[in-house]
Amino acid sequence: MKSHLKVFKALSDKNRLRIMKMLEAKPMCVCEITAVLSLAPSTVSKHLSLLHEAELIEDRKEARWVNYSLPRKSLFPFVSELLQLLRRSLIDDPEVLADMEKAEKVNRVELCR
Amino acid sequence: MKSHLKVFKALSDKNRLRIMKMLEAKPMCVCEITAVLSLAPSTVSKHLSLLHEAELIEDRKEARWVNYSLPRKSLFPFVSELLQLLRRSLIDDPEVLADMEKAEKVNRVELCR
DNA sequence: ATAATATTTCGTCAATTGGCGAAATATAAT
DNA sequence: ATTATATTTCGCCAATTGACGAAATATTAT
Repeated sequence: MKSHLKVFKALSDKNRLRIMKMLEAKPMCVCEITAVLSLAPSTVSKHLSLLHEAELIEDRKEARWVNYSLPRKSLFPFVSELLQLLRRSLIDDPEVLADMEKAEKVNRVELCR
Repeated sequence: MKSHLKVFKALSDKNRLRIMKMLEAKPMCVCEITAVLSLAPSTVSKHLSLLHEAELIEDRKEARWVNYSLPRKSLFPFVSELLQLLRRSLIDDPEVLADMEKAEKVNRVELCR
């Protein structure tokens, strides 16, 4: 029950939902997500940690960045099925589409200069 | 996006999640749900209206009660798939099981005396 | 018609949440 | 080693949320 609630709570914020859809385009670091959402890095970091606690995303330290991504295979069937449903959802949402385009264009190396 | 958020928000509260699982046992009126959750009627009513706005439950006025129930067929695929997933979830959760037992025993006519 | 009862609405309050910036931490580049 | 950069943690504030009781509403029973 507690873990299910964590998942629903994690998904019940607009910016976190946007992050989830964005990560379908590609794995992203905090600064890239920050650029797309126009939020403070600390805010984005907090959102990511909430999603991570809910097992909805994975993090992987690479070079000087932390790459966040959708988990390849979730341990919990509930999460994994929800992720599948999410992937099939919001595919025509204009805001989500815009985010995904931005996500594809955004480049961490250019961002940090 | 907005409607998806409504759904996740609706499901991200413990008592509302308990209500959703409870309604799998049978359609219930406000006073029955109130009895199971031990909350004020006004609180339960508000929870139900949130779930209803998210299209997660239906209401049907019958005699002097309002019966709340899971929708037989949801209009929105997203909601309907989420309902299916929810039905398959939490089937071993002790709190949910206890609620469902209470739900089956509770009787609106006995409650109001 | 009147009284009883089921539910909803409203106002209030405490707790939680989402946002930020500043400071701390960790890692990579020079 | 020192500097630069990416991320996290912390403390703060405003907005939202979940709870309640009182009052309003609607319906049924007498």
